[in-house]
Amino acid sequence: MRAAERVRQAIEDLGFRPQPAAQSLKSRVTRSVAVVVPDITNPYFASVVKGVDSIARKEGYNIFLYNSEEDGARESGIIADLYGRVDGVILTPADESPAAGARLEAARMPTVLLDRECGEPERFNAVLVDNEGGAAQAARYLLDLGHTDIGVICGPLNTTPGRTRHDGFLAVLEQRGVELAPGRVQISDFREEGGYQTALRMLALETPPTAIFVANNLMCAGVLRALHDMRVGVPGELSVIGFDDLHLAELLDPPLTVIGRPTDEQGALAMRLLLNLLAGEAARPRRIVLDTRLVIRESCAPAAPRAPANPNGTRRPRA
Amino acid sequence: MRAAERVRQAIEDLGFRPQPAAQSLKSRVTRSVAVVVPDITNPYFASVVKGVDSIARKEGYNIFLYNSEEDGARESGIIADLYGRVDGVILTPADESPAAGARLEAARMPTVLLDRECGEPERFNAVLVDNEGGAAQAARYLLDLGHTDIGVICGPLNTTPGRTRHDGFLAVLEQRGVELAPGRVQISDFREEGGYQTALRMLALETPPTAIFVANNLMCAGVLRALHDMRVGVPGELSVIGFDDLHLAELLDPPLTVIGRPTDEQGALAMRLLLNLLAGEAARPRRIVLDTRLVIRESCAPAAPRAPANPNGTRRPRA
DNA sequence: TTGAAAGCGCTAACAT
DNA sequence: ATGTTAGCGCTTTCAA
Repeated sequence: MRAAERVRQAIEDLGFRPQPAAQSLKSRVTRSVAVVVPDITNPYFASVVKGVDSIARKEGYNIFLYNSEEDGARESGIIADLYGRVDGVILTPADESPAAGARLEAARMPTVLLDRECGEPERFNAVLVDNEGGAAQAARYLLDLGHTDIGVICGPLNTTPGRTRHDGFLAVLEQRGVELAPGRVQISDFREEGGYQTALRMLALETPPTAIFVANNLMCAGVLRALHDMRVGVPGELSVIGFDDLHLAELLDPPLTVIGRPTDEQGALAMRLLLNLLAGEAARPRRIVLDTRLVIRESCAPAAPRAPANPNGTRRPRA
Repeated sequence: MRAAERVRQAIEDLGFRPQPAAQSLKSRVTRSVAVVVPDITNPYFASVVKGVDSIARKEGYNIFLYNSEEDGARESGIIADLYGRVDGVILTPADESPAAGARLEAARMPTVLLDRECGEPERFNAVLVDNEGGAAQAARYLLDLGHTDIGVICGPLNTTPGRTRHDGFLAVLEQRGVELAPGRVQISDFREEGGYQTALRMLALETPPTAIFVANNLMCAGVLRALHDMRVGVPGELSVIGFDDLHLAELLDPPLTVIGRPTDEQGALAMRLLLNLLAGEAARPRRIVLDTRLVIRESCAPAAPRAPANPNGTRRPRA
């Protein structure tokens, strides 16, 4: 075994570095994975990416990062570009369209869906959270506080979290026999500006709701900004609960009550799952679903008893 | 030129996709760049990365993302791994040590430094902000408010922003003849927990300062959390000014006054600069320095006139 | 205009 | 234990 030593020495002396391109060409393996998220600027995804990175690094994998900007077309382009460049992909699809699923299957590479599904759910590995359960927690919390006139600001219904949070929330209302007046359920776009505009619209209703559930963090930031701009007191005039923790949520005015969930753990889990796939575990797709938790802070107050009829339609101060 | 058409057709029909590894092996070009940041979870870096991505994508470049975790050793490993994998690198060095610079030069690939410098500044392309100027703005603002007993929570002095913000701030104090009592200047680590602990330590001083300048966003979040936990009123008891905007700064309690600066523009600029290098512009290294701006919100109040001596050393309520 | 072939740097299989 | 060689899939040069 003296040869091995001599080789090591020569590598050292000559500063030899193997060339990844040549290695890949020969071995058909890149030791790289792609992570495709809608927006790295969303703290949730930043955290997820960090979780992915922590595992990837440990295993010697490199990460290609892509922003789809919540745009299916852009996402298609990205997936197409991935061919031959990575061993696998962790993807948060921009929408649930079967097209997205088809494109992925066409790319024929190990894939783990993260936070959202697409195509036929049973065909993909995925790491998700219990959105329905989380939204239901929020609904029950608001109901238990006495609110019956609740606004719901949803994400796009053609995304998994958009649809399931919507469904989970409304299911509880229905189950408890609470019916929402028109204009109470608004579909927005998971973006801050969307939340802002939607909140404005909701405030302009003849009698605004007494509480709002906002289905993600960015929209919730927009809602908060709108309420701030319109000088609506939270939770005095309006209770607010968000989905996804915001980094400084506890320092906000008031500290924000939210449905929280694991973030970097989700990323780490996704990477581990992908690693298994790469190791050739051809088992049938796994769906891992993580639990949410209700983080009670101070943005929700008990509903003041409401007059059964409000003759002149003006708001009355509450709580 | 009928051949060209026939080829296109065949590509289409056979679903032919060139193999990046083979292309790279032959052409010695990867159409990939690395972005190495201390922490993608820091909203500042997330935004920077998004800026890089916006340009990269447009030019058909792919981005490898790496987290150095503010750790020079880890950063070394990353840089070493980059060999042959990317055409260039955009890097925020973990520290300013010449070692980091040497490693980069050894890697011998087009490099753009972002936000921080290392090695001999004149040898690298860099996109920076005017940290000294920004810190000076903060100092002047606090001084003009009447504060003379000011706490300074700095980042590591072996990083560019850590050192220059420290220097810029103290230079103004000196220039105005303000001398700081012992314990007023604390070195921390740019992390939230570090800010938290440092703030606690500062509050424990016999007579805490009347205002604090915090040299980055994460530490500032920690400071705010500490003040919140200790029930210290801002700006009633203590004025706070941060460096780097926080996403929800205006919704905080109170809205936070900060030194702001461009973020995604900084990333976009860095990528454009790198693109120039890759295009073979062998011009001598360029340093681009962007301006900061003072964003006045509500976390700083005028200093109450202070009794020249404070016999029993207890705090008096202010403003 | 079209076709043939060399070679990028590595790995793995084979022969010595 | 050591040395030789074919070939991964592409680009580019040179020949026809």
